[in-house]
Amino acid sequence: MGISYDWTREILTCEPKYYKWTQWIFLLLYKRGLAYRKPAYVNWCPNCQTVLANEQVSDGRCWRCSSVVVKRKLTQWFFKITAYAERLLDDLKYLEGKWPDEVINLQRNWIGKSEGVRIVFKLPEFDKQLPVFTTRADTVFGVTFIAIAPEHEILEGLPLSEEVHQYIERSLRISEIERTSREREKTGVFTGMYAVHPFTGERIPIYVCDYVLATYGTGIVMGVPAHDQRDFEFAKKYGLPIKVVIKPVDGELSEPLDKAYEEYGVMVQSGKFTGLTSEEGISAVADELKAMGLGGREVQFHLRDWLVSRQRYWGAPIPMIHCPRCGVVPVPEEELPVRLPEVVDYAPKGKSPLESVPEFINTKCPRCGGDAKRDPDTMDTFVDSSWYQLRYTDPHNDNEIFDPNVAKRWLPIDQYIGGIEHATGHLIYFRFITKVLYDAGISPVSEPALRLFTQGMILNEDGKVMSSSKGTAVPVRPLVQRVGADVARVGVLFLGPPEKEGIWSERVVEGARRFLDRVYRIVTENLDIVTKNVPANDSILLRKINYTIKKVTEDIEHFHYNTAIAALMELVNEFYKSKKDETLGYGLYTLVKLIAPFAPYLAEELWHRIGGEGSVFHTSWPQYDPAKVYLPEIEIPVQVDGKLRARLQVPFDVTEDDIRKRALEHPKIRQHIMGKQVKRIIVVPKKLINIVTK
RNA sequence: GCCGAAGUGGCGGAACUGGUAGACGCGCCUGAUUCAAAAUCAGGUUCCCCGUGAGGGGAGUGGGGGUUCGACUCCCCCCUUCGGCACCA
Repeated sequence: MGISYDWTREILTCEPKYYKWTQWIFLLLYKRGLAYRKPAYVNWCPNCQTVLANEQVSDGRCWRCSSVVVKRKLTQWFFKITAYAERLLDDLKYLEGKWPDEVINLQRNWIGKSEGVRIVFKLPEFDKQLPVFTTRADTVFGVTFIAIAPEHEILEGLPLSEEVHQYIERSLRISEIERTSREREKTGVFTGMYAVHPFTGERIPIYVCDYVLATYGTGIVMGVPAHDQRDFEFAKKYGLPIKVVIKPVDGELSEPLDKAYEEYGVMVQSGKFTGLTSEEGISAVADELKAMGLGGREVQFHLRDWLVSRQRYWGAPIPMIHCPRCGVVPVPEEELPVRLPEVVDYAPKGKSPLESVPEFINTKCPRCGGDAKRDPDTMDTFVDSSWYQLRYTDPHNDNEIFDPNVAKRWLPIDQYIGGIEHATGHLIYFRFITKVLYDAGISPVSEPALRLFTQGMILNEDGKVMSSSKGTAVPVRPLVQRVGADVARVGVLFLGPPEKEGIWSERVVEGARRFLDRVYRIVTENLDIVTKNVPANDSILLRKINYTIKKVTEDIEHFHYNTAIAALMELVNEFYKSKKDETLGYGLYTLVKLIAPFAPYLAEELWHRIGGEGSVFHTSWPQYDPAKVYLPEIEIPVQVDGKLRARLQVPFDVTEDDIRKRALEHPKIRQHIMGKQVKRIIVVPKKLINIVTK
């Protein structure tokens, strides 16, 4: 397709000389308390036989193979991206207007900041506390039950009946899709225990409920059936009381409720808070809780920590050693890279392939020197690509991750291009790791890319995503062999705006081919007049040439390739109508340069045919005379009462009075305003004139 | 449910901060060239009505309102399609 890369800067993230530094970054995060290991219920793809990060599960399915993801309790490595949630959100302000709004929006939603209140319910018999997070602290007097997520670790320290154990087990077995399906009835089981309400001292029954997420907030929720639809449904099913504590500002609620009243209102039956509005109540309750030492204001994010362990062979080994005496010990920096062994059997078996390679897994503890084992997992490959922009600045440096002076010159990335599908995955990781490296004084910038452009996908003729494995792709090689790279390029670019998806059609090939043929013919048939000299005299054609230079230059800057090509087509159409003079000669010379980004092979060929030296890509881009861009005579539409009635040919610099006079004298206009009274005349310079009658 | 984007000829799509809607291309129609065809070249092509014709009139950017001399563009309501999130308390 004629794509130019600087191959001298090629990097391969799977080579030890690259992943050495990926491991180095892992150790850096570990040192900074941003890499940690914890047992958790994690996303497990049964087909890929590996765990997945939150961002890599969509609709409960694996991003790679679309299998339904299940939960597994495993001890895994996480990057504490949530510690950067606030900054990742805040710094989006530096990207506004430079990144697509859509991407900024997606990130904002994904990070999902939510301001609320932490409320602690005590469990005195067991000397435990049940903290909950709520955005509606004003409804705290309406709590009639407490709901704990089935996988919550606090349950492990509580005496649970057989029934509760069975319920928990059942909840964990069903898939995420099933469990979070809206249609499914909420279920739960009473634990037989009660918590103490912080304000009323009432005994509140504790349930384990599968509609509570363990990974959000505290994993425990206060149930307020009157003011939360989910709690309402649950209370109905289990016969729990529904206690109204908020009423509309200007009215009453008719009880019994048939659904939860979720709007803001005024607090009722709420002790000393009664009479406050919801807004007032939320902050009053928060203040009071803080004073009591039972909670206070809190911020929660939807963003979860980034699970980076993978049970795959491909990826950088996690540079950690498990020692029976010293625990988890980082591999000393000077021992990096921890190399992947040559493994015969890559097939996923539910545990890391590295685990069954004794010469890899068995090692010595760097601290005590005794027998120890390496971490068998590899890192998510998204870790590799979250810092590659830094390595590209200095790709062959064997002594350090990169030369900071060199990186300073290159970064941030002026223009980053990628698909929208990376909005909440790579593009968040990428920003996160860059910030961590910035904080550590390593990256010269805290935002990796100043401008982002997200290109749309080209769909096949059925409007489907192209997939070579499914055989629904239009293979590039045969296409290029048949029509040539230039035609293929112009065809795709002319399809439509590149940020939107486009449907591939054989038809676009026809237009592109015809256009490039016309370019070739007009240039080669007029080789004798081609000149690089700007003609001394002015002409309409010269202005058209200048206009096209301006248009194409600006369009390229804004990724409007389709309209840039359209402008070139117009120019070529003009050339075919022109007489063969030095202006055309200059136009053809200019055309060869303007067409080069779109049809590089043709441009290079024509450049030599017109006697150019070296490569057209080493010449300067055409310049235009701003004084000779617009036509000396322009057409001005004349409207009567907003309806187009005539067109006037006037000089470009016509005065307002003159144009007014000419319009009123025009026979067709006189016909239309005959018998009417002219109320106003609106003249928009160089645009139009509108005569308003009574 | 929440957040976001988009609806323009037969088709892909143009239209800058409100100012000639349909650039450019595909397709189609007519003509030239040709023994014929392909290719190429020239012209036409939003829809409806009147006119043999030059031409004239009307409607029109998903639907309905509004602001304005003037709306594809701005505001309100609705419909449809697509994308993201989705029991986030």
